[in-house]
Amino acid sequence: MFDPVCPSDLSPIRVGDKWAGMIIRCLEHGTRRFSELRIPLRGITAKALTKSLRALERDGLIQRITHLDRARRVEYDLTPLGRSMLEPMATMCAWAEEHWEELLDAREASTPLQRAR
Amino acid sequence: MFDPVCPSDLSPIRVGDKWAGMIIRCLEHGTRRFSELRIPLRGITAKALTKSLRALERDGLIQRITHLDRARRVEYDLTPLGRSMLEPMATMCAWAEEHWEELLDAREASTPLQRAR
DNA sequence: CAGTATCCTGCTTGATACTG
DNA sequence: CAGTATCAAGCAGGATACTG
Repeated sequence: MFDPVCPSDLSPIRVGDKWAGMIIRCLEHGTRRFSELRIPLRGITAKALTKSLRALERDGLIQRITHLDRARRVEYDLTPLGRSMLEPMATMCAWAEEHWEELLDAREASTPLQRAR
Repeated sequence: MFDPVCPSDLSPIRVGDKWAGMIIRCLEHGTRRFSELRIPLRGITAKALTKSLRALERDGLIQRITHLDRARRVEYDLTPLGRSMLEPMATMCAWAEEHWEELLDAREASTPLQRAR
């Protein structure tokens, strides 16, 4: 999941910051713990994950649930609002998949002038 | 258009960089010249506009057309690929409009902890 | 007109170490 | 386990001045 080889950041469409879109997808099928999220988001630092989660929480897209076990446990879940984003996100993903080749071709054909933003 | 009072950047969904989404919308109804684009995108510097346009061009979303008149003239237009983005973009905008209030409420209700990312 | 060039500030991201 | 603290590097964006 989210392999660095797969350049999904080629898509010009973004949700929130660098990680937000991926986090939402990770929560699609149920709550996940902080450390569980770090696995699919390979290489994310605790700091970056915390920051992204806080922003999503602030925007009402995810919910933070603290369990008061002896071993500390914190879970994250999509709110109804966050869940409502899945549909538009799917639309965007469908577009990206459909035009994947064209995007790649455009990059390859681009001149150094364009590449050197 | 794109009044700073209207906080459209509240939406967590982004297309490209800060200006890309707005540029695409500006080209929705036909080609525009460099200086024409600067008007609705109030306050954008030439540098920022150039950078964003180059990136969009590199991704095959817009096309740059140079006219060799005596007065220099450059026009920008959406490519078919760029035009194909209008539909998913409309989907996203619809979502943002629909959940506008919820997003605002979430921000208001957010704790300082979340706000201080 | 349609950009470049230069300088500058601040945000984002990462690496690393530490903590209740 | 779920973070926080600190440092450092890089990039984005703006202000301003200049150019073919």
